[in-house]
Amino acid sequence: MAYPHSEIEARWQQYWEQHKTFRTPEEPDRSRPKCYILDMFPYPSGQGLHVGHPEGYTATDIQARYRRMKGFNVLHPMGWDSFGLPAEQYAIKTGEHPRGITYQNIDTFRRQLKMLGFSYDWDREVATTDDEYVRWTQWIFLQLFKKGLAYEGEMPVNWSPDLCAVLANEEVEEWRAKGHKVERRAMRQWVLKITEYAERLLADLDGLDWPESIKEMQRNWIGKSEGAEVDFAMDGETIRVFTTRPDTLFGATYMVLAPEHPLVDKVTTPGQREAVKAYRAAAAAKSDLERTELAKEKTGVFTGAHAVNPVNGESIPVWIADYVLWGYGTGAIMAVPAHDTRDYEFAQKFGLPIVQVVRPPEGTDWRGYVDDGVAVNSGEFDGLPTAEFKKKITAWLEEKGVGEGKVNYKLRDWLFSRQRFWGEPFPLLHCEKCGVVPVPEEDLPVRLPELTDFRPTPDGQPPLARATEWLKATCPVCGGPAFRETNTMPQWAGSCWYYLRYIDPKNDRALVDPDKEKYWMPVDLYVGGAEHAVLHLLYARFWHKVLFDCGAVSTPEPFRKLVNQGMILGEMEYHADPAAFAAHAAALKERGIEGIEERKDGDVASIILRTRRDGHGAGLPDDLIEKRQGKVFVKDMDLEITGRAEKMSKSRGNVINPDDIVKEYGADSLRLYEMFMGPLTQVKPWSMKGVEGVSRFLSRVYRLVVDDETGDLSPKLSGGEPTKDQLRSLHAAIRKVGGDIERMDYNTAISAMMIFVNEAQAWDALPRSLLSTFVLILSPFAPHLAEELWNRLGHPDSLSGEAWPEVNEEYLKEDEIELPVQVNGRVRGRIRIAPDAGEEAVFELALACPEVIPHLEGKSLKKRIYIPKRMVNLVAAG
RNA sequence: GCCCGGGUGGCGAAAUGGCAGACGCAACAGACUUAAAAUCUGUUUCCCUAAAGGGAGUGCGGGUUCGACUCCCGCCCCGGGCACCA
Repeated sequence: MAYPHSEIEARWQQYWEQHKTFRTPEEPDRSRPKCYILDMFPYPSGQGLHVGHPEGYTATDIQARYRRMKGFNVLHPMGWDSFGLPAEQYAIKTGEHPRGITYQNIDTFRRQLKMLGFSYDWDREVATTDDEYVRWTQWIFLQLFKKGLAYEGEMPVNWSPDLCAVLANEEVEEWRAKGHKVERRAMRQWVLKITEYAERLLADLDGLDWPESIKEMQRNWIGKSEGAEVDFAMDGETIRVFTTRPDTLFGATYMVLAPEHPLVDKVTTPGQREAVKAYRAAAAAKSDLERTELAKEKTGVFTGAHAVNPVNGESIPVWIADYVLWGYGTGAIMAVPAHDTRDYEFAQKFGLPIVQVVRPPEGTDWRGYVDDGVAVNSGEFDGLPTAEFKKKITAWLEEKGVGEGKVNYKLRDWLFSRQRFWGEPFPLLHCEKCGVVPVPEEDLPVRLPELTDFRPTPDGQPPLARATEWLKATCPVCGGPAFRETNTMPQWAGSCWYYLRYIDPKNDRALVDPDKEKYWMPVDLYVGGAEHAVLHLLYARFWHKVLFDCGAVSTPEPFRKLVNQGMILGEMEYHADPAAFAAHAAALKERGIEGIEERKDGDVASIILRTRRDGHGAGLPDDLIEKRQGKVFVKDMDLEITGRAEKMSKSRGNVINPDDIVKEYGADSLRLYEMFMGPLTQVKPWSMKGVEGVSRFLSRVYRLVVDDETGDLSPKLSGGEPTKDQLRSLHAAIRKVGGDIERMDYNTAISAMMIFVNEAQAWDALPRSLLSTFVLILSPFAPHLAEELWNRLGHPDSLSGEAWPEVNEEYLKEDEIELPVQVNGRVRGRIRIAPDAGEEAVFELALACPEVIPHLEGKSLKKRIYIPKRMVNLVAAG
């Protein structure tokens, strides 16, 4: 029978709240080591918590509770990334201020998180929408502004007419996928110069304990490439190009300008004017996405102009083509079709000459060869390997004054303004006389106005333009009339620095007290989804470095160790081939199995098999599945099926609600199940049966202490001393669980506890001290049950102040161990021996082993291997 | 196309180069029960065999090693990211 989890969990949650058990003192004992354990804070959506949230949050909670028991001062806070588009859309629809729904949603999230028993210090809770928080977000922006890292410009932006909002390049896909329209439009925008930090953002990745894949994604995003800029002369004009392969200059047979390149107008010859004009118009109409989507087929137009290759004086044609991007490098390239895939395709299509200048290794075609080799057809440079040639030619270019070495980054400046209401207002004023003037720091925060209509104005101005009174201000410089900035900041702003505010959330003189900052930073463990691999983590690192340069923080990087939890998928679904399904329709119906067609890319990919039990649809239960010859079939049928799990989604109907799980099995079961499913970082399917499994385990733990029938203490409990076997089991568990927590291998830690409980069930007498210690190692995982049992075992206070149990190696020593004996790598027999027995003694016993002897018969012993405490291998031949 | 992950029983998974499949789920059998649920005990990678026992086996093909899920080389498949960045 299940233990009374609801009652137990309510009791201890109330206890923790009343006693502020997990409060981190303002002035912690500085002689202890610190540990800052952080979750990526959630956007409090109206949907409430989903099962993905508790995964990461439980992982950090275990870590926080464990570190406290190990004597660390732990900072483990939670808050809300509460600006966001859904609340704004709700406001537009209802005319209500988004504040209301936002704080309502926060209350729901807070209630749900408290229900899961996380050991957050709730006194440090922050929300990015709080006025006091906005104040410091704006303050940081002012520092950026004063450092010249924020500038204003007419920028082509991604405008979504149905969202009435500007999206960052990175966000376009997400919203398109949700069915919104996105088009390009030029608008006045605020931009942050993240490019100025590109090199540091790249270099400092090396020292971080992050998943290699995430670091690699950031490196690719920053996209550093080293090469040279080269000037090509063209009667009166100069076209500058960027290339990473200056060693292929002799192979440049034409040039390409981006359609937007300003020189296009100047150089186009009258005969080509019409064609060029038409091509540019067509290119302008395409979005970035369309340009790349249609990338398979190269397009372009000859301008009629020619330029001179500086290395050999040859005259080469100048084309325009949209495969050259105006936003990268100089917006112009020299084309070396022999050694660049794109140029090669283009040259083939338009019949342009292809000249080899790199000799590839033997047996490789030089056409389209893009890797390093040896120079040919390159005049005096012939015979040079690529790397050396690059250095020489760069020096040559610099000497002649026609080029120079150059580093380029793919990273673009960060488009920082949105035409929305529900975001931080920019602390900026527009003064007719003085231009853009920052709001004085003592006047922060600039609060949002009260409106009832949150739509953009009919002439396309942001919603803040509707606040006619709010707009009016006085210029702090000249005292003349000024107008407030009507753009707001993107959602990223608040999440760029929240980890700093937790350290000192109530400070009204600084965003964080420098002394406290120095103590707690950097974040020791940061856990969240991989979807923030690039954007949030890059933006936060950028702001942190700016703050570091301002002297506001003491570390160059904010997050020392990063872990991404893997996504939790829906329950496993079984699929069958549609034709086979149809052929077995009758027999399936008999078994209560029905099929749902699944379409992928317009084709029928498969049929999902479902049963209809208890009135609602469910997956195929395991008792209807059977394996034959390594394949999976529906039981007693000739229908082959395959299992697959998919993302949880409303449309698929496979969403699991944490509230339901807590109600039925309890928070401890949910926590424990999510940690037991598999490695934290891995993608894994949900299984309701798995939840029941861990729930049964917790019930068994409960029954070790409490008699199920009476509710009294179990009669097996004793005040006596534990036996040797009991101590060995316990200490093996302590060692395994502690080590696994350090490595965040929670699934195997839980399995170690299960092994202990399986053994403990067989014991007739259970010393209280033994179970008390076990409860301590269980407590980071299932804190409510642990507190309850700790209390029932006779400890009046919460276990949260207890130390993590020490492993006593003495108890783990075995008198005798079993050793497998292999002959030629196959286990043939087993011997029992003292663990510290000498090699000779081991071999003697092994050779005498009755199961081993027949396998050695008639053979000569070539080699004997003994791996202490592991195994014996006897190598025989003949 | 490029860059990361990953591929082990019916399912989730475990294994410093040293007994592959711990632990859990499901399934099967048994105990308890009037019965069911719950609980407890046992079996459960596949193939051959009545059994004792034997053989095969960690996506595929090679290699290194006394010994490979683990290391090396070459492929295949799945998931994610990037994608005309010169």
